[in-house]
Amino acid sequence: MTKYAKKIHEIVEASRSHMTAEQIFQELKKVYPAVVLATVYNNLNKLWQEGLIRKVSVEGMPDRYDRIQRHDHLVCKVCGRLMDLGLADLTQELQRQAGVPILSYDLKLLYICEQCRERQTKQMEQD
Amino acid sequence: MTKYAKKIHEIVEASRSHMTAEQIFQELKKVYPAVVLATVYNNLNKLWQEGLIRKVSVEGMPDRYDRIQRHDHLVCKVCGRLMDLGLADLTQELQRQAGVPILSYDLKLLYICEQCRERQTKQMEQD
DNA sequence: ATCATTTTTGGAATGATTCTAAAAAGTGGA
DNA sequence: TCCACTTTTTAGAATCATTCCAAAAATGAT
Repeated sequence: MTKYAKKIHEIVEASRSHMTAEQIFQELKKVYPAVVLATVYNNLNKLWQEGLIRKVSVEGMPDRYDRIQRHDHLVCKVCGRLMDLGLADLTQELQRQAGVPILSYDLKLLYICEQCRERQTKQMEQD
Repeated sequence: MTKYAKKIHEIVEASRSHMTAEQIFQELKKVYPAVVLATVYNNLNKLWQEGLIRKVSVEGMPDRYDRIQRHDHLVCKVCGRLMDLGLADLTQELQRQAGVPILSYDLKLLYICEQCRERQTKQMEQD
């Protein structure tokens, strides 16, 4: 693994904030100021294909990268805010139901976060 | 609901193929040849916000739109192929575990489809 | 060292989606 | 029916994440 791949892997693995490629790039530049965004994309793709990191896509926002450890996500349908959620591991059960070998699964719960809920309430009062 | 919104809703609701905005646009043009792509995006977003259609994002491909009826997806990690999957409804259980009101959830099982599996096997034999 | 392979670089290109301002269509009274 | 107002559509430019490209640099094995 090259130094860039290694450091990028570390950054993603250590972060709990679902970083975008751009954010990872900013972080990487603190260690390797000369690095270029394309390198970040190259390595993120490589790491992802190798199964060393996860990619999380929420509609309308740039892809986010996440540590590999199994966990689920809570996504606000209004603002897109993303939170970790440690639900029970369903792999066995899903495997059984699906009937094909599952590599992993991706579970997103949609809700409306408090801020957005408040904002919506205010909105309605106004109308 | 405008005629465009109505027809777009119908197209998405009737299709089982997870259409992209572009594909929906092509389909809509058969009925309204003068319509424009921006209108499709406008209406898809509106329908989505109103909760009348689903949006499915698979990394690296344009967003796809789907009927609202609850079902899950099987996604090939290699080629991105998307299939419907009718697993048990987990809403109640997830709601309980998450502890916040859930609007819906989005479950994608990752696997490698037969074609890609074959191709990979061939690839390995070659090396 | 030398050749082959992989990675990085810089910058252009792509492609999905959004934005903008103007035109058109629809709506609900007076 | 006509007016004023709101919503939707249009055309095309703009944005922005991501990929592609070809050249340069780094790495690795012999």
